[in-house]
Amino acid sequence: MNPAPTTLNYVLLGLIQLKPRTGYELVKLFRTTPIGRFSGSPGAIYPALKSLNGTGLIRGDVENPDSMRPRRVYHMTTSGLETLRRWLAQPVTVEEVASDEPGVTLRFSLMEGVLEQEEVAGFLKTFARVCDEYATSIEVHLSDPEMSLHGMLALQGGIDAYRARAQWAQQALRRIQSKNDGKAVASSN
Amino acid sequence: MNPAPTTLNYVLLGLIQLKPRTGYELVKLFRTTPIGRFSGSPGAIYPALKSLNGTGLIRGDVENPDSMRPRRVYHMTTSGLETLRRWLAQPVTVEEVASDEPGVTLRFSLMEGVLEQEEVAGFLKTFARVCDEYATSIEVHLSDPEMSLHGMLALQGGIDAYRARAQWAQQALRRIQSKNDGKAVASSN
DNA sequence: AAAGGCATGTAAGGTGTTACATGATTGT
DNA sequence: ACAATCATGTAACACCTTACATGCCTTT
Repeated sequence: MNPAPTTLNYVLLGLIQLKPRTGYELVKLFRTTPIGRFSGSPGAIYPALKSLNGTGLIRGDVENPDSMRPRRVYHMTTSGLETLRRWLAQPVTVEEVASDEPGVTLRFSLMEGVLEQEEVAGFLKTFARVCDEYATSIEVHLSDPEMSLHGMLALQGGIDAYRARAQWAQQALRRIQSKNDGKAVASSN
Repeated sequence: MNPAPTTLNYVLLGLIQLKPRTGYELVKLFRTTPIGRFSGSPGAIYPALKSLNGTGLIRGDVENPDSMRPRRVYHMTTSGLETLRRWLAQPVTVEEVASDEPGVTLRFSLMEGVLEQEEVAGFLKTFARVCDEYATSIEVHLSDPEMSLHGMLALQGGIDAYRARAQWAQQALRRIQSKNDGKAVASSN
């Protein structure tokens, strides 16, 4: 019933939610845009689409059925949207931030239009807090006598990066809120 | 003759180069220190050590051969050091920075005491340049009309992160050079 | 007419993860 | 005595990557 909860499956779900797409469009997207940082080769994408289609999370409609070359356009389904929502709405954990760093950004990128503004705000707040927490938790290793100079420098870079990510999250939060305020004002006129 | 050129194999080589270690010590290291961000589970480490030992890149000496519990301490070998050197001395490429980001930091962390200062300096300079180049190359996507607000924010965060990494590399370069200057002065006295 | 992009897939292979299994040693 | 940690491994599984295969359509 459920496909493997891999990042790739969720990303495909998120991209198809934005608009219906074909496998090739997705392959090209991974190859030509920054989302390609999160992997995605033809050999992985096509089987994944098949599996998502088989479990009903997306629906592939064949365009030009009479043509020699079937162009399968995948649409989002209700259960697919639900599955995507569940993934996106998962609370950010320290473990996720510590190990699967790119996944968090990915979730943020794909939650627009799927989660409520409040959920997005909560996500960013938690993300910022967890990044700071994690940065603090690894800071103790700076005083580890075993640590080499290079180790120190690399660690300091890592800590700074986590702090920067927390800052980013807070700035993103402000941007999103100011956008929504603008909308609210506009619609109240 | 050669084991698989996986990141894990090189990290193990690098850690064993710092000092001889047992499998369990390595497992613990991955579990308790920030280097664990680069993965490393017992199920992967022990087979990897076996393979590195089999190909002669490390040598495992059994401590207390009479004991019931053999404690295998792995030492670096000449060919292992050569292999490690080759990996560390590889020039930083855009591809590496773009996709395998953690690997670059890893290489920096492990090159202390293995590469010459000039090689390290070259590494950091190239790293800084490549980070800036890559940041610039993805900047063009900011004007992509397809891009959503969340996509924009995530992308901007990514660009800033790469710029920050370039800054870090330049600062690390200064730190290392000042340390070496100090040494040179001290030794010339 | 040839080249390159469009479009979809399959097959083999390798690598890491999870989970399990075993027993020794040390501390309380 | 009991628990936790030390210490080393194996087996199943799942996922991705690379490479290959096929053929249409459009542009030069």
